[in-house]
Amino acid sequence: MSITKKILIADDEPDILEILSFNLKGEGYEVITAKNGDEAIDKAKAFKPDLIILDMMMPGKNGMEVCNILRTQSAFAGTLIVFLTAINDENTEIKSLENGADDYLTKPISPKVLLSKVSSLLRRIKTEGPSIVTVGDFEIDRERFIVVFKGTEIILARKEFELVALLASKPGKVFLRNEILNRIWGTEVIVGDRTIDVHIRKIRQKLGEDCISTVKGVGYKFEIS
Amino acid sequence: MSITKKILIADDEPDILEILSFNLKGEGYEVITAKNGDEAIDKAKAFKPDLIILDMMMPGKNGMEVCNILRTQSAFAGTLIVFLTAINDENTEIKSLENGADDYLTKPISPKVLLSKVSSLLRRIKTEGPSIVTVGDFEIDRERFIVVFKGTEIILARKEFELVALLASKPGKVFLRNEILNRIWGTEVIVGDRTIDVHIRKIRQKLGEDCISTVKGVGYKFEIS
DNA sequence: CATTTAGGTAACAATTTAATAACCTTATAA
DNA sequence: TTATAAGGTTATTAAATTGTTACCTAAATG
Repeated sequence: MSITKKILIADDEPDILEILSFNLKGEGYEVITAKNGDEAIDKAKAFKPDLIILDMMMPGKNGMEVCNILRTQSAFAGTLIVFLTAINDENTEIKSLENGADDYLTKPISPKVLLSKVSSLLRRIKTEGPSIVTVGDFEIDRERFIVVFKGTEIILARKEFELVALLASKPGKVFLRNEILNRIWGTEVIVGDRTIDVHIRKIRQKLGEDCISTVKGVGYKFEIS
Repeated sequence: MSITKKILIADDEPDILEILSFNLKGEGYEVITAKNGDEAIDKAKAFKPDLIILDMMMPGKNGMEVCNILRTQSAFAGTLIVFLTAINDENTEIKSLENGADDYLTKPISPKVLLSKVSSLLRRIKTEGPSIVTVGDFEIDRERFIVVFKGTEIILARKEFELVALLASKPGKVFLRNEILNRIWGTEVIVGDRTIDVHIRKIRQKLGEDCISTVKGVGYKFEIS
């Protein structure tokens, strides 16, 4: 998923498209518009929006049909779909929600309320940060707590892993000894002079000699030569 | 997350509590009720509901205050919060959504619409993964509450199953001990140091030694080697 | 009402991790 | 070149963490 959230709006009234588009862009969203149901489906497939706002009544396929078609495709299982329509009817609303819509908004709606709704809906969808860092032939997986070297899992103890993860978080950057102490041991605990070295040694034993290089008088860096 | 979805309703009108409770229970939800804001907070902490329906005007803390308090606690970051109120005011609605509410419903509301809304909201969070997870020769069926190993059904107690289901929801991911405690026992109950270990041991006895691996100093993960 | 089961705890054993002391090696500046 | 400071190595020990068993209580079961 990209950093800025993508929103697709489908409505046959150009005025609506323009006013919504203007407001949503003002909030930093990337906005795509469609003038009818078929165009909505095409653009949804092409742009993989995070949220789709559908007018119910459109030429060609109506909103409900678009929703049904998209919901049958697993690519859109996680996509938020919201109806925005002038039909203020309880049964239509229930049917929409049963068909997989995430919200049902009735026109007229103030831009402010719409923006709140949109932000509230998008807040829920997950933005997974990469938990895996790759450096050379190494993969450091913070989620699984393992390091993979050329496809082979390497088991590290906790402090060792934290140390590798820290150094690998910025490959090539030299981490001062003090910096390492602060970030891994914290400012409270005080450990002896040789503690870092011993850990570095264990890591080198497990990962190979050439993964961490010493910068004498300064610190260590993770680097593949 | 538990198997059946838990819903907490907070309202000072007993009639509302009863009618909503009746309807939601009829759909298979587990319903907890609270008569005021403070009770809502207590019960939220104790029962970890998946969804909270808050009346805006209540004696003691009002709905907005309850929402704000819960949203400051990370344990409730993933909890859905919905306002149900007679105040049909645009600014209040915007403020609610900005304060972290997931929806804003106005009274009067028909039970049918409410049920659709609830189901639509919960649909999003229940899709944390498929209800059947397959890991190696294991099949964990969260809906039917059973684990199948090479075609043979294995009987687990509830806590054991919840633990397996949690770990298997992301095979390979290391779950911190704290994370496990929070998600299975909740933040209120305090259990001893060895409780998790004992459950893990029982699971290992039933599923085989190699299904859950220990990451010392960190947690456990479900993984087939 | 007896029996079983789930879930938790205490006590102790086993294991792993991490720190340190003591000593060794290497690079570098005087 | 040699003194010196920085880092490397190893074994040992202490501390932290987890595993295991036996046992207790409350709730479910029949």
